[in-house]
Amino acid sequence: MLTIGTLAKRTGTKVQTIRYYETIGLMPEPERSLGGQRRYGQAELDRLSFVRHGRQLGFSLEAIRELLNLADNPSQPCADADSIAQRQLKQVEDRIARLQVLQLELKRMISDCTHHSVAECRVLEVLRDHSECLTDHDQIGA
Amino acid sequence: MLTIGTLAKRTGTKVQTIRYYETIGLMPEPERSLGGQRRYGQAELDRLSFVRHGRQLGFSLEAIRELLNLADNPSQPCADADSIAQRQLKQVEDRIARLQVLQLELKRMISDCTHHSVAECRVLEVLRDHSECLTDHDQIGA
DNA sequence: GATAGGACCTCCAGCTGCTAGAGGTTCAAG
DNA sequence: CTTGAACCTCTAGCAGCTGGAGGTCCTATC
Repeated sequence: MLTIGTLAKRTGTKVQTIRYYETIGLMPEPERSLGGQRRYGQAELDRLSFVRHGRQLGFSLEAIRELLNLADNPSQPCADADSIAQRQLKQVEDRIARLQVLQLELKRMISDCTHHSVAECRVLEVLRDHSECLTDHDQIGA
Repeated sequence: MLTIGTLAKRTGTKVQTIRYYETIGLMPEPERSLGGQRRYGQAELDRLSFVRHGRQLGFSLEAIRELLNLADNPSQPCADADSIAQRQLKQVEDRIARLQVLQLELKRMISDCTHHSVAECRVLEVLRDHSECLTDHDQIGA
């Protein structure tokens, strides 16, 4: 029987986060000690590892919830799991593409900076003047 | 004199977002019409464009706040602006690197999937088994 | 058996960067 | 003068946690 602290250490999760996963129903309500403290077993350790690994791969908690449902019903076709992963891959690729544009623009900004005074600073100039924008990365966010 | 709606359209910002920027002190409190509606001028349009452009480049609102302060004091050396941009570039490059690892792992996951049943699905298997992890992308998040 | 102090408990607030809705007012065109 | 779009304030919510307050439990050592 593992305490929540041990579970946290083993999975690289914060204690609070585990309790948070419980409140949103991603982790089950575990057994309790006589004094009311949470006690976990192997199943919970596995489940939490799955969740954490999914998060590291950038899956949303909702996507992970779906994947956990699939994992709980192993006789179904795996096309669903596949399509969740595909969706995720596409998002990752989009993000990479957008970040690469930013990278280029930031580099250009920095290398052009004359290092004299703010008045002639390329960094601020580029931000001021939208027309110098390289491309159409017009969405903001993740 | 521009209404908030016009300002919103011109900068590709939502009206609510402009008001939000005002509450957090990123945009100034503008003049008002007799009836109490916000009226903006060129200065505010420029400032908001600066903010939006910064956001598109992935700067946090805090970083943008710093950059705006710099822009307001143009006689200072621009090293500060430069270092903010450098910091941003580094973050962008880190994110790209981590996303590329994920991309690889997701691709591997998907291509290995036998498409039979969930029981033999690589996608779920990979998530279950942390040891198959390629690398040390052990932080979560943007 | 007592005690110390670390780990646990619940509950609530806050973070970033918005976004949406309710319920009401103002503005400008016809 | 009416209509209806655009504006106003205020509040609450999203993801995905994180931190703190104030209190209880557990276990190792004396």
